[in-house]
Amino acid sequence: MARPREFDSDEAVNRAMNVFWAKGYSAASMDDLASAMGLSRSSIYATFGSKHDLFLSAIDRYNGIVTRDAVDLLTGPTPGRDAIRILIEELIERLSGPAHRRGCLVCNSAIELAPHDRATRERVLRAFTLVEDSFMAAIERGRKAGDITSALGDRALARFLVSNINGFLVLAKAGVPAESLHETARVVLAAFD
Amino acid sequence: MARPREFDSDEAVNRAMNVFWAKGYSAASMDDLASAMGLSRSSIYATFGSKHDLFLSAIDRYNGIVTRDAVDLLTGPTPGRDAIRILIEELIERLSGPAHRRGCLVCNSAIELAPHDRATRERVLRAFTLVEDSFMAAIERGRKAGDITSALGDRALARFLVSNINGFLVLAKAGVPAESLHETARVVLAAFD
DNA sequence: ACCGTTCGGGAACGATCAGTACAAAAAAGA
DNA sequence: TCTTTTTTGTACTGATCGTTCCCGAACGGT
Repeated sequence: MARPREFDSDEAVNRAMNVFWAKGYSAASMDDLASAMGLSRSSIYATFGSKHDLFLSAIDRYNGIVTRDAVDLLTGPTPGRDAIRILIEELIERLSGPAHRRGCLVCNSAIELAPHDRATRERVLRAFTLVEDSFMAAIERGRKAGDITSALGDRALARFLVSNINGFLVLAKAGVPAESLHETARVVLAAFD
Repeated sequence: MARPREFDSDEAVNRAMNVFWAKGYSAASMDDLASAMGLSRSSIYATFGSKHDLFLSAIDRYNGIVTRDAVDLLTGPTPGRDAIRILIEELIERLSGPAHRRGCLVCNSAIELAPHDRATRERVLRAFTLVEDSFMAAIERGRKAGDITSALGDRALARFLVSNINGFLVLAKAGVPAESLHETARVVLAAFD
């Protein structure tokens, strides 16, 4: 055997993920990525393949961390309706926080790449479906506990929530203030009465 | 006097608008724009300034044509609730049509440019506000006619609709089928009962 | 200590980017 | 027809893009 790798591959993907998240795919140059990852170009290409491959790894990582957090909350022990409300409110707060204007890597990629890039589109759709199913789980929990009484179907409500979350992400990126989004969130939650 | 311009400036902006709409700002090269507009680079720069200036002209044109269509429907004679329903359903159909996957230039720009480009952000916010106000007009018409009875505030409902439209645009770009969006639209419209 | 192998930094690749300089071409007024 | 003014196409600029190559450095096994 020979010289072992000097850097942590997982940590490198995390850093690449943050660059793509903040700048988008096209606007993130290999220079940006290399300096953020603390690696030279050759190490990146040897380890991850191409820029596009690295991007796909970054999306997978995002789904494993950020999307996963949402799934955990929605499928966890928190009462269904509370879980949905907390998720939305924390999302809005995060969008107004210090790392604001990054939005969501999945949503950003849906707009920038999904129409022209199949691999990205599949990952985006998978993330949407995963979140939709998690909303379903929370809604069903809420039904059983009696705090969700809407006459609308569970699947329709879950898809409705996914749509609204993406709406929030777009509006926040354009600079719509958090209070306005919270006001909209109240309308969204009213659909569950 | 001297040699007159050989091309129609308005038509040239329309063509540039379609390029930016389909490909986004970064991915649209001056070569793409020049060939779509049927002009040489020098004519473009002499007439419109820079690529960025041309993009702003394209957004303004978009707001004058596409956004304007929505505003006209919402503020016109069509009963309030019908206008809202028709707008959403036609949007979904258009997103599934032949020029699908382009989405909406304003929404696309909100994601790609708004966070880093003030001039774009202002135009995006202006468009959102304009549509929001048009929804307000339609909601008030619906209130008077009695076909909108929701206990929620008019402003909140209008913002809720803007959010959902953007959600639809993101989902459609990712390839979510029209039937799924129609199902979600029914949930959205249920908020007005 | 030496060999075999892998890694990593930097220089360089060709291609493409937005933008510009310039001169030929064309039209309006004389 | 000649002058003047503007347009337009082409060639070019320097910079930056993603990617590759190469070589010295670093390490594991013997």
